[in-house]
Amino acid sequence: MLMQTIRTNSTPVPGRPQFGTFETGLFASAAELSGMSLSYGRDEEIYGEGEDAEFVYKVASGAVRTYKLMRDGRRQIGEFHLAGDFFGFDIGGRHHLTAEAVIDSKVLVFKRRQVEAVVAHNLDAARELWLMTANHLQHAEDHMLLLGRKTARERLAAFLLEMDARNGDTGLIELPMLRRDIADYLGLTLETVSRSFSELQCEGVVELDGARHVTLRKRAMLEAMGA
Amino acid sequence: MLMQTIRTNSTPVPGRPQFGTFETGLFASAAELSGMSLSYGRDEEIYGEGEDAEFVYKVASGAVRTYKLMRDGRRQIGEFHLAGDFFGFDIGGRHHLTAEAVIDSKVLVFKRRQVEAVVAHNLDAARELWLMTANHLQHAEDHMLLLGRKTARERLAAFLLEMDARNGDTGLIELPMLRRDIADYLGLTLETVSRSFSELQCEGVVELDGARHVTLRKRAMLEAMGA
DNA sequence: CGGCCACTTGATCCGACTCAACCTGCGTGG
DNA sequence: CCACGCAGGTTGAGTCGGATCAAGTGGCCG
Repeated sequence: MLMQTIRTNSTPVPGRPQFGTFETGLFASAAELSGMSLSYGRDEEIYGEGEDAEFVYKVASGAVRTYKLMRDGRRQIGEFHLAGDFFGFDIGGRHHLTAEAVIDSKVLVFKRRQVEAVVAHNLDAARELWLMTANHLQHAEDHMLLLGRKTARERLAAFLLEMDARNGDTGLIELPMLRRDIADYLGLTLETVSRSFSELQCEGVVELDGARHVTLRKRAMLEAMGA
Repeated sequence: MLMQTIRTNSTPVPGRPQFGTFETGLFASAAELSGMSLSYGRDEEIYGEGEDAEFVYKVASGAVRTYKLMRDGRRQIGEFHLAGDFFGFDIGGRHHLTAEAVIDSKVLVFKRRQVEAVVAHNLDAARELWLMTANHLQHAEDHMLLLGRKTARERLAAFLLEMDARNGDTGLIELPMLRRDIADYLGLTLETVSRSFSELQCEGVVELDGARHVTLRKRAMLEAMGA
């Protein structure tokens, strides 16, 4: 299940497996945990909704989207996972979303059973795990407000601020994902995302240098829209 | 805007505080935890977004909504909490949503510090807490798909199935909340909710007996829409 | 240089929102 | 016990934001 979609444009199992750990802070008390590093090509599936959750993951480099799909193809991306983020901690031993690499990515893979074993006897690790899940929940709560109640411009503004915040609030954003991904994250169509980008640029709120590189020019205006 | 609706027809602090516990299953290993029972009248606030999270709660009877509010009044209800549900476990010591009684409700209140103390030395309790949060996250993931990608009819269908599932899949639903609450939960307007109810009724999918009592007539049809 | 994929832009459409009128059931007081 | 008031709900007419359908454009890679 993990490897079924291995594509020829990637190296799912690198020649020399590298090892990583749950490092500083997260599961620091569980240094015995180590994971193999795997590579996934763009759009390659890491795991699918409904599959056995044998592993949990940490993004080493690149970007991962987790989403739900409807039978007719409608897709809702729940979260983007960037370098340093964990994902795949679903309950009940089954994944409830599908995970795919947005761009070529390296991911650390940990045996779920090992993680559970650690959490089952290590209070600090258990707390870390809870905090991680609680943070995802908080993100989801904010995102529900966005999806249920915000306009297209407000959604894009919030998205740009979120991406910027993840990059240290530099005002310089390099988007790893395509318009379609942004659209499926924000509950819009790609055309509407594109139009909203154009609008913000016309108003001098952001500056686009190609489709992927964004510079925030009027952060206050974005923040006024986002909330 | 938030407080304006506090009404005088309620008894926030009852004359004789009762005591309850985290009972069977949940925090079973932490029998020392006990909470005072409080009563809240309809639309009464239990806690506000941004407030110190001094307590955590369990619904004894009634129904509670937790929601986020925008400055201009747009509201997104994240979840309805019914009898037996816990709520208010926000991280960082602050509540990230507002909680209000949907109807007159009784709620068990627990000191957050006590809960944290238990969780900090009891692995079973820690696991329970994580599971609880992970379940909320799973609900939020489903709800993001609904809010981002589903039509009005599909949203209402999913809502009715969710409410029915909470009542043991009897097909008989007594809704505690008003159209406005349903709308703010589903990311719609109350008019659209009302219209969708009427449509489903015309098609014989549901039967309405007053606005609050719903009987599911064609569950398969609802399920086909909901997913 | 050619081709394609991603993106942008334009024209039209449609589902849900808005605004407004009208029901309906229930509690209350005369 | 009835009439009134009103909160909540339904229904209708018209509007609008974002979706859809359809060209075009741009940039990158081969």
